[in-house]
Amino acid sequence: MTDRPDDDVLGDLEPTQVRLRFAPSPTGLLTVGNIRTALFAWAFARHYGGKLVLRIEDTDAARNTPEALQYTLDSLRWLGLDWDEGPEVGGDYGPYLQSERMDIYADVVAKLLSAGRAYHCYCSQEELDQRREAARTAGQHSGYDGHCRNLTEEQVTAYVEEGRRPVVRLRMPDRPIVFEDLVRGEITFLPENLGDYVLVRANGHPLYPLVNPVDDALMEITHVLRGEDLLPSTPRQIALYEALAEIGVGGGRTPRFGHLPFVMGEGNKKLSKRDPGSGLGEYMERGFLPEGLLNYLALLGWSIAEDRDVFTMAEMVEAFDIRKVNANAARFDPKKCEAINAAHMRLLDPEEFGRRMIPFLAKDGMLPAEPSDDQLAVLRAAVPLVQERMNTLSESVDMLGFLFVDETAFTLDPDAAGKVLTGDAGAVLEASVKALGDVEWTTEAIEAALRTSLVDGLGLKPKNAFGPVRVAISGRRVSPPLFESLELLGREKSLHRLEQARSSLPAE
RNA sequence: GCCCCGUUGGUCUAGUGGUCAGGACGUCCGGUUCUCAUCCGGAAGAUCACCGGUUCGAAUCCGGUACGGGGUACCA
Repeated sequence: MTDRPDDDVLGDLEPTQVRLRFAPSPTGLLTVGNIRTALFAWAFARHYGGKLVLRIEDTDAARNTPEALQYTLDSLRWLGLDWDEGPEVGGDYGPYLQSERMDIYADVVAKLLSAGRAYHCYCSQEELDQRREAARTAGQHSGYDGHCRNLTEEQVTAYVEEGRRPVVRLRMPDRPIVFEDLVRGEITFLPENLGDYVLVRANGHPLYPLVNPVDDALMEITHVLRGEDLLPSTPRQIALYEALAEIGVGGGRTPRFGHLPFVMGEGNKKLSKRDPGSGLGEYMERGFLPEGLLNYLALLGWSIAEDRDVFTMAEMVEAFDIRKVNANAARFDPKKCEAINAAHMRLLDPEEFGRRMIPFLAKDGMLPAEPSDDQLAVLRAAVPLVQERMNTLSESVDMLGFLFVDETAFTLDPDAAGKVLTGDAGAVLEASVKALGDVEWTTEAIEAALRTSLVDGLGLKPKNAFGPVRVAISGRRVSPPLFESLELLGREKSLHRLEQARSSLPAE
């Protein structure tokens, strides 16, 4: 028992008893920061063979929409971060939408109140502000001063008659609260800095500091991984867990916490949903692979080994250890994110690589959503040509569009044409047409014919010889390997484009 | 103001008393080459925030300072 290496993480739990939750508020799109939190919670749960619960914190009705919820679920599915309990999958601890749990909160608050662990506070906003300001200038902490902790019947009656509507506050214990953070170690808060805080608004609306621990307790969550912004409120939540245990709500266990560092953007601020590059949608549209994005995000605060940074999610699950997570904030580096993604692109099975390009080519009208067998054959043949020269899937449009585009819609990039189709390009194209006219249409034969004609015949350097041909048939200065491209394009289209390009050149 | 967290090359990190402080991204140079990539080779880049202490010995332990971040709500 005592020699289990993970005792400081698991305590008396068996690994499979571990229950984590990811609790997004569906106010919009998932950000890379949210995703990193979800990833670590997921990896933690999967590592121990425990459960991951998805709970939706949608108590703020004004900011939540069904669409945003659906988008959140779809996003997690796309990423491959699956959950064992929650929306769309059910579970024994539901409902998993906080908006459907309001009666539960009301019931818990009533119990807290009657047990004396919470009390009504009738202070007005102005009174609070005034006293807070006074405490502050006196160099004291600025939390609630406990004014209404022990009101008499008469005082309460008086307040009620004044028409005051009370909030509900938790009675904080008068002792230090110490806990062992899974990523930061022991953290201590002194009681003088922990004022009684509000659980329920005067209008009856339950607040986050109430519903979050109540749900964690009821759902028997054993480990909480969340952003470091919640660290300062942790002692207050711990006090609530203890109160809940006392009144018999939930499993009676206070979860262990791990506060993850922020993912920072430019400058020194937390990457927010308003920052470009922060939203998952951008990465999906740009054609990042879920495994690539996740791999990069994992690197922000965690590492699998000293000399390794490309790995699969299966490997991450195997190796993940919350104790090895860094406590310091990390800056999101778009370049490295793309580089890690590119590494995963090259690791992909070619068949799979081809499949994943289809939606991107289809989006730009290069291919139908369900390509024909012929189109699939071309795509399959093109994969080896482009797999190692793409960083994201969306680049497939620029890279392969020329193979699929309708002949009438094919155009030359003006910049490429202007720079390459000049001078003796006309002669090069003319010679190319002649050389390819009746050659066997294979990569080898095409290359031989063009080398003989352009390099040997016209005495051009390969670079100058093939440049015009490349622009003529692909429309771009950068393309997959030329001879293979010609073969894939086919004799008819190739010759047609070469002639078109030649005739577009001004007469000498 | 008060409380909490953090600080290793430009960036992400390895590292828990003895290492030439390792790797990756990025950058630069070179090779391969039909473009672009890939791949291969090489280079530059770190007083381990600062000051003091403990120690034969400190990036690693202790204290302080500075700087950065977060919290301090009837937001989440």
